[in-house]
Amino acid sequence: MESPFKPSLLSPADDQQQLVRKEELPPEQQKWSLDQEDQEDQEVQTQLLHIKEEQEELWTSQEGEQLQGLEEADITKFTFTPVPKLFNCFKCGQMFGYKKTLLTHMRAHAAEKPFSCSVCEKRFSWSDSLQKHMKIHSGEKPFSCSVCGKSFIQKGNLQVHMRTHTGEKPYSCSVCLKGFSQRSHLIDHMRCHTGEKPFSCSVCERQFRFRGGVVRHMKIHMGETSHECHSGLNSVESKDDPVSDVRCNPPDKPFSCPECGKKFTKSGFLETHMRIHTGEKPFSCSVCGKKYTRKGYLIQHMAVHRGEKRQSCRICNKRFVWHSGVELRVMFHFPCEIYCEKLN
DNA sequence: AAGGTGTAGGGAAAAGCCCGGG
DNA sequence: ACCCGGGCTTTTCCCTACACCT
Ligand SMILES: [Zn+2]
Ligand SMILES: [Zn+2]
Ligand SMILES: [Zn+2]
Ligand SMILES: [Zn+2]
Ligand SMILES: [Zn+2]
Repeated sequence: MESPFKPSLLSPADDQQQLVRKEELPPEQQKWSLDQEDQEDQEVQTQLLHIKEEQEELWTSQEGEQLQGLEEADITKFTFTPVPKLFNCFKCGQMFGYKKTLLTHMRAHAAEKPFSCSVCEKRFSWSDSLQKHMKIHSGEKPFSCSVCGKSFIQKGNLQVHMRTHTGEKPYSCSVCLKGFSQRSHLIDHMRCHTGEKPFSCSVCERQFRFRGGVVRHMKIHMGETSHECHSGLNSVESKDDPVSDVRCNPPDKPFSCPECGKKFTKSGFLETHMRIHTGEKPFSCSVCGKKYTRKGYLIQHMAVHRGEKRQSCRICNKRFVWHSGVELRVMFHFPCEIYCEKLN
């Protein structure tokens, strides 16, 4: 059962902080990032792009790399009324319903990341991005906090940081009124209330809860479908009672930290907490030696050495917290579950 | 009581991108 | 691609606290 209410990011209340500053969200705003798996070594071959005026051709295959990861059971078949015109970026495969939108998008990779770092060879689409990047190498951090002295490379990041001192929480949930200091945190939060579908297909406007839902969905616009998916796992997403979780009456917390006074319900929590003060990191990686305060972090870290750079579902790109070392294949299946549910 | 496991909340780094001025 | 800088937004990641279960 779906929840009776439909929380929305855009609250009708006038005093609500505006999440969207401009009048409308252009379709390309919800772009789904292709294959962020290997941004580093993704060597994008430079080709000149020439968008012919009035070019309205459908895409010619080439779906191979960007849809990598969808190979097996997880593609769902269903028919859908075709959308008349597709404007397709031949660079990244993203599709648009209007030529204008595509042209706007094209600016993003006009001449394929022309700026490259002389130190690490990383490439950037924008000169300003490179400028900022260079500060990483130079160590320059021009913006420092007047309260705690912490320094930042980017001014905007300092501004966000300041909210931790001021307590400013410009983004608040229209359902529970909880405030958030960062917009993305509110967006994350909303999904825990219920059925938000913030990602929409740029071609047909169909909406999806996860970014990856759009990725998969795009296959139908390419005339490519495949078989259905069933599996017996319960949807992790279905929280039976999404709102009941508002934290009220805190439990007794007999264990308090001698350093900072923070209180905890269990001695084990205090013990873990104390590592913050002592700097103790008992869990170290046998491969690279990196140390962690908690076992879960180490487990999470080990994925890097298994060659799994991305710690999120390759179908939906949802990031998974796998402190607890859940098996990859389990995680990779759960979004499929949701997806299949949605379809019928 | 203790410890494992999964999730929400929050602090950031880095990059994307728009815009206005020279 | 004019080039640069300011500024805001987005993406991604990391860590902490805690509820729930065994
Ligand atoms: Zn599946
Ligand atoms: Zn593109
Ligand atoms: Zn570099
Ligand atoms: Zn500070
Ligand atoms: Zn809420």
